[in-house]
Amino acid sequence: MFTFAADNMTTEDKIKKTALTLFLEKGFERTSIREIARRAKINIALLNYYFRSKENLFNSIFSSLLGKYTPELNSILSSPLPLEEKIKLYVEEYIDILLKNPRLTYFVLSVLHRNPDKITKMKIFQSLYNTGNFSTQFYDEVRKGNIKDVDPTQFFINMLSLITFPFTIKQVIMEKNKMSEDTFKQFMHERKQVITEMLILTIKK
Amino acid sequence: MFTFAADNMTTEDKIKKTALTLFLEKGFERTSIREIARRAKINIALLNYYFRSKENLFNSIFSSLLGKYTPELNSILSSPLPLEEKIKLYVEEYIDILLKNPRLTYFVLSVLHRNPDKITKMKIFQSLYNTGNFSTQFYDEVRKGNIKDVDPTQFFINMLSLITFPFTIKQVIMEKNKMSEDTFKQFMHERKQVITEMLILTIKK
DNA sequence: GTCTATAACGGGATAGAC
DNA sequence: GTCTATCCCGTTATAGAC
Repeated sequence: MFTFAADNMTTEDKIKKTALTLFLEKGFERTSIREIARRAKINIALLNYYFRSKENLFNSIFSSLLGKYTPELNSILSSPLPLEEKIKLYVEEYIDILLKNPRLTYFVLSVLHRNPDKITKMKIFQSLYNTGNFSTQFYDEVRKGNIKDVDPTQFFINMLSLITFPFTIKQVIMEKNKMSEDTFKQFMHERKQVITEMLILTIKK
Repeated sequence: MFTFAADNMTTEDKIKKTALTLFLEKGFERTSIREIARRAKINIALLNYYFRSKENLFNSIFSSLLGKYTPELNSILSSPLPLEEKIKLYVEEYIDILLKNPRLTYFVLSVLHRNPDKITKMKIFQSLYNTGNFSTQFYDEVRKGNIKDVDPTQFFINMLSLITFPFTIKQVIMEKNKMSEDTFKQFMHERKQVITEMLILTIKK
């Protein structure tokens, strides 16, 4: 039985690291705290000493995970760059993040569907779908006549869909197109340009 | 406690109908056969008499559900229609299906992630991502010089992403844009045209 | 086919010693 | 902080009567 955590980590970090791997791999329900404890080489009592409950442990992990990536993405969206530049950077950065964490999208979706009510309460979701400055800029460009009159909401959802969805069906894509892990990565790298061009095409006059 | 099934249905159908509603709403793991039995007004033993196990019940439901919708979609893709017409019809039909079953996309994704290995074995998945004839036609049009030289795989994934992904984050979209159920439906109807135009734009010379 | 009762197990959480 | 032992619960599944 191999473990995910090095021995020189603090107990708390060992638990979090092990739990994250298992949650990503098997989802919340199918991951038992017994297995987390076993793999982290501690016992259940200790896990509950640090996190009080499985749910708590999960929330703690979930927040740190998203907190790690959303700031970069949001800083792109709220930067003073021109629209096209922004789109290009956002697509590239987002895909790079997901290439490093292919299960992240489904992970977030599963949280969304497990806690359909808590969405508003969880601040972290706000940052995942943050169009504030972007929409304003979009409207400005439309008003100035620089781009086509496209609904920013539709546009933003197009962008999100094109970037993230392929990762949720990664297995199917690989299977159907006989791709290896490396081929899939290559495919997603090529996709950066495909998506960017596509998005810009829809707004260019 | 209300139930999902009418009294004049056969016991087997009552179970399937009730189970489907619960699986869609709460997912496989969080749905207990106790609750299915309670809502279907039968007892657990009877459920296991008909389906032998929860897993079995699920598979049975899953196959019937997908079998209900995939034929229409595939018949569009393999029809002798011109490419643009095909795309338009596919987008419209798919969105209409998902408007009637908003949870369907996530449902399929959850199966995908719960049984990452079984994908190939389950024939039903084949039909969900079936590009056979479509890809051929696509290549033909490229060869004839009628459309741009675009990778059919990228194109098909674009199409799938744009159609299905919004339904997996329906709650977030509604929340963020202060939409009601009806507004969301309206939004998705408008989306048919948005997506179709977008896709055609990317291949038109 | 349908029921009651119960087996057999695994889950999360906690008490209390060290 | 860390452990062992245990509680209590819900889960799926089955045996056996009707």
